[in-house]
Amino acid sequence: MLKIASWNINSVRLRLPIVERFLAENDIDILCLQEIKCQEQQFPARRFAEIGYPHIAVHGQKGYHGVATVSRVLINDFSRHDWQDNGEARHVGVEIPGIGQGMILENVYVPAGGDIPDREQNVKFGQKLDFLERMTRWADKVDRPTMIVGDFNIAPLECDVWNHKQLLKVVSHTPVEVEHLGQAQEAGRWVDVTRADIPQGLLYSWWSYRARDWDAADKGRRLDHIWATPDISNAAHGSRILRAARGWEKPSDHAPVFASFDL
DNA sequence: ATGGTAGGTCTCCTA
Repeated sequence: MLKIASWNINSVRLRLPIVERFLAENDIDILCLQEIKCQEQQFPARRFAEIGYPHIAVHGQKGYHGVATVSRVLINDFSRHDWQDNGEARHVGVEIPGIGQGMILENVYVPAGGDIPDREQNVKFGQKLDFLERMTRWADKVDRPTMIVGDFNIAPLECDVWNHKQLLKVVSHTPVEVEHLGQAQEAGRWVDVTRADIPQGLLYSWWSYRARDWDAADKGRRLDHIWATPDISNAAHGSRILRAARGWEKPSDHAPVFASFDL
């Protein structure tokens, strides 16, 4: 069995204590982190090795963004795509050679896209859509067993947001973004593993820091996802979002999402 | 309608 997790950590160096807590309490084999906010040489690789995660692939940059995959089982650095074509570190792919006939695990941090959902008025929104279009063209050629996880910065379903109608013009839930993400999903033939497990009911992975009381207000969105090609998703079970981690000391604004695979 | 918080960095950008 393989237990995979994804977590937008909002500075891995600041939040090492809660990362260690999450790994220790949840028996995670591979953790995909987004928003590590450091360069590769600043990544706390020694500490991860000490706690049993010696296999690491980092795509970092100074100050912003950045992704890393840390693992108990052997992984091979496989790819780094720049689907925004602007040098930002938002993807790292690894091969898991021993499992699932050489499965690929893609760790993706889709751009947030700014505040105005219009590419004429907001360059960042256009870059977000461009990122998804390039990802779709790449996905169309994927011909291996693949898992793709990360902070996709889009809540695709009505039950992935606290108020569907109120968020239709809010970046992360606009129809054009949902459509773009759906095309990428279709091109890669990926199954939403979390929603396959939990098809009904409101489900969130992110709550803004700006809310006075995130837990009571509960104005969340499901921005973090675990998808897999059918050959792998058939072996998935127990996908959950660890809401409690949003309430830990010095939390990230995202909660981790995970799933188990009998591979 | 508005502003609210957080992190990294070097003065404000990104989320």
